[in-house]
Amino acid sequence: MDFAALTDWYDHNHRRLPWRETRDPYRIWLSEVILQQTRVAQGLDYYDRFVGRFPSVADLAAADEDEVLKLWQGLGYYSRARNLHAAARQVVERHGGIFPTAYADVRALKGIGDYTAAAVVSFSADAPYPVVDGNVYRVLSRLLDIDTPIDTTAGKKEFAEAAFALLAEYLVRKGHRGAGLYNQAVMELGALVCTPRSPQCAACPLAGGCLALKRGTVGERPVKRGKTAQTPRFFHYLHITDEHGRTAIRRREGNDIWKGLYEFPLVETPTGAEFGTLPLPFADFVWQGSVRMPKHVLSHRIIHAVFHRITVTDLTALSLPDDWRVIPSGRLGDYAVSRLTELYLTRDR
DNA sequence: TAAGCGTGGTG
DNA sequence: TCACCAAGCTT
Repeated sequence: MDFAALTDWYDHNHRRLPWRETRDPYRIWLSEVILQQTRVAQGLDYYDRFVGRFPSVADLAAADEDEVLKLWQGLGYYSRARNLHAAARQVVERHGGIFPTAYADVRALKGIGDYTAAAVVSFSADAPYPVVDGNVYRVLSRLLDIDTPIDTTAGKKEFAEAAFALLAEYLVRKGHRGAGLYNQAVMELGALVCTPRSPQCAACPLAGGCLALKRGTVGERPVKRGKTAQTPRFFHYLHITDEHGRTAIRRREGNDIWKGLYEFPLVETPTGAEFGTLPLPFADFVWQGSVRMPKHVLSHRIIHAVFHRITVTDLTALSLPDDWRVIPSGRLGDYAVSRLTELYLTRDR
């Protein structure tokens, strides 16, 4: 690999992003978690809000999980927010509130895998660990023309070894400094030049040594095995209100989508169903109508959701399931909700 | 270990 | 419209 061309390209072309203006491992970690499976443009505002609300890892650890989820609302993959909060508490307990920069310590924190650990320690402390993310898979699969599927155990091993070998070679030539810069450069090249579609090979500093470009296989790299099908789910939400301006919500628990978020009481059916067939925990109510939402598409699910509007006299007088919370309707905005529920609450009427 | 986990952008 | 994707991790 032409390392000099790569780092020279990076110096002149990289984006100035807020998490690149610091070597604070806490902020770098925060940005890396936000950016997992997420575009920079989508994560930027969230990063600013998190840094503003939680200037230090101790501030984050001291917060309630619900507040962290509320700040994360709309970003998706909510386990990231729960793990972020849990990891902050681990940092306080294990490291006295000082975010670690030793790879093993970082890797041991909740929600941090091989990629994020390498990113944090190399960007913050220039530690010699190669990052292997989607960008790197793409760059290396083309540079070395590797056709092993990246979403297999064998593929992950092969790419990790290739990444390690390249970083080692770079470090030997550079006097064992600059791992962070090298990692940033490879990733940025993947993000701006070696893109999934229409890669800009003419502008690529590594084009001269790119095996896939020479062989004409750029469009076939990287190889991925397969995608899992999107299966449908049918959600019936009970939007219950009473004469005192109250409504009922509950927190999603268990290993399912939107864990930790709040929503109206839900009845899930195996297929589509009519309101009259749904079981309700009380009998004295008036059905005001139903709102069918557009198909809500997740990565592995398509949710068919209907919000049923129901009125009762006094929610607090009813015998309701233990996990229901009766709250003033005006306080709904205090709770983290899915985009689906947010869309319902903010829809045009 | 393959499947599950969100949302929004793009060609 | 639709497939594919965007700085992955957990179980």
